[in-house]
Amino acid sequence: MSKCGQCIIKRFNALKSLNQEELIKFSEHKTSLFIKKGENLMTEGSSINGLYCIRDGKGKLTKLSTNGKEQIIKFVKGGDILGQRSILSDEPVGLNATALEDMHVCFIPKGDILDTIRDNSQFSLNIMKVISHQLNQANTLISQMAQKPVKERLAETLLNLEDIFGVDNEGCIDVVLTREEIANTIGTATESAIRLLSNLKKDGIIDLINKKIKISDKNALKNMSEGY
Amino acid sequence: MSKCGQCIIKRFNALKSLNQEELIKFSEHKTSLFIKKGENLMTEGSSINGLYCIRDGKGKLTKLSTNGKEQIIKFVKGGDILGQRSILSDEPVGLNATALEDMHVCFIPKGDILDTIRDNSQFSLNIMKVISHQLNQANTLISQMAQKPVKERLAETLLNLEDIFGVDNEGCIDVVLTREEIANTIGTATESAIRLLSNLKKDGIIDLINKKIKISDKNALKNMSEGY
DNA sequence: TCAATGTTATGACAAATATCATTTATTTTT
DNA sequence: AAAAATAAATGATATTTGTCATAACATTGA
Repeated sequence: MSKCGQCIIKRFNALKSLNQEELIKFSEHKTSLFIKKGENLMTEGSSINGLYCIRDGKGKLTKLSTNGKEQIIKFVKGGDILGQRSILSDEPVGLNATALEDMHVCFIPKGDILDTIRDNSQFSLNIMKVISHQLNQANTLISQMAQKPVKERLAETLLNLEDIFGVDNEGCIDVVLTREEIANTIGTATESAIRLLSNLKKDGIIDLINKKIKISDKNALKNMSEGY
Repeated sequence: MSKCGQCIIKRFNALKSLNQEELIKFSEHKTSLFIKKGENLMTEGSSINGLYCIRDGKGKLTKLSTNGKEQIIKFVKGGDILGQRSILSDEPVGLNATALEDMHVCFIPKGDILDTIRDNSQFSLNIMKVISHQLNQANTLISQMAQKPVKERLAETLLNLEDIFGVDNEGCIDVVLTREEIANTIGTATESAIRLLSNLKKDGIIDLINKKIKISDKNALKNMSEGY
């Protein structure tokens, strides 16, 4: 099994402040997981006894609302860590994490994480930074969901997706989502999402290539996301 | 000026893990503020160099959306702390904090907070717990805003308000909000909020006494908030 | 006390969005 | 390759929600 000390991923997230000794401990205790597309890494309401660190692959974090609809709260990819919120607040997991494509993930036991938080204040601060940033993003999203009409939320979401996943060599947003998943991200009916995407294509603002979306007029989308 | 060591508030929030020495340091460096109803304690986009601890009074945390509408993200009251997210992530303040009634607030400089996070791992964990819990709440709110119709969000909000602020001796939710503020909480037009409240009153589910709201049929509201 | 201002309320209508039905396209399985 | 299953697209229509106009009521301050 590979060593955490050599893992490229650890340079990009909260784990970057770990010292040699801590990395060795993590390496020895960690387990590697392979999650197939569509499978769940975490399940809402369950408890978790460690931290997941995504090596590669893409995923969605969702919540089931009381009316049975899935809401996508956040997208994740290589370098992201999962489970820290639940570990720290000692609450059950709040979100489902589902693979959008095959994923490689490492699992580090809770004990090691909590020990390190106690001993390494820089690591502790980095974890806080991650959560604080996520809280800020979440607050922004609340406001957008509550105040913006569906069209603006779609525009916003497309821009977000390009930011998060980048583009492939054809210039398409590098993630494959169903229309239903897009609808569940912006909080609307699948048919509405389909219609709005069709309109965007008709207006030459986006292009639909295979199962992917290419943003051809980013400015127009930006304006649209702000209601102009 | 009063001492942090004697402050009743500190027993109820993350500050409870402070030791004697830390409390004295906080006491010596803290300043006390009086915020009049309607005034701002923090402003979105500004930077902040300390932590606010609410001694008493009630407030709202809001965000201005790009279309110029105010979204209420969260309500706060005595015992709550403000500013930790911004301090920790080193990002500007994300929300406006406005007094709903006169408030007494203490301000503790950032340096003291960061020192204590470094030295007192229990304090550090408590702060993380607070933020983690808030993140979980925020995620829930995203899902509700995106998936639930206005009527359900109103029901949910009324129940929340009673949870947060309790009831006065007449059984009314112990906070005074304008219809506009209620609308800005659930993300709808003021007129819509007014209409829905009128309907709830007509159906005997709530009572409107002076400027306050009394929940007379909590079960009906619970069902309504879940779409039944 | 009475303007002046702001808040709450209500109706009429318009716009946004959801739902249902159906068709077409795409993917998966046999 | 055909059949079956799933996903995407589109039209028709119902429902929800927002907007605008106006009125009633309440609060504030001169």
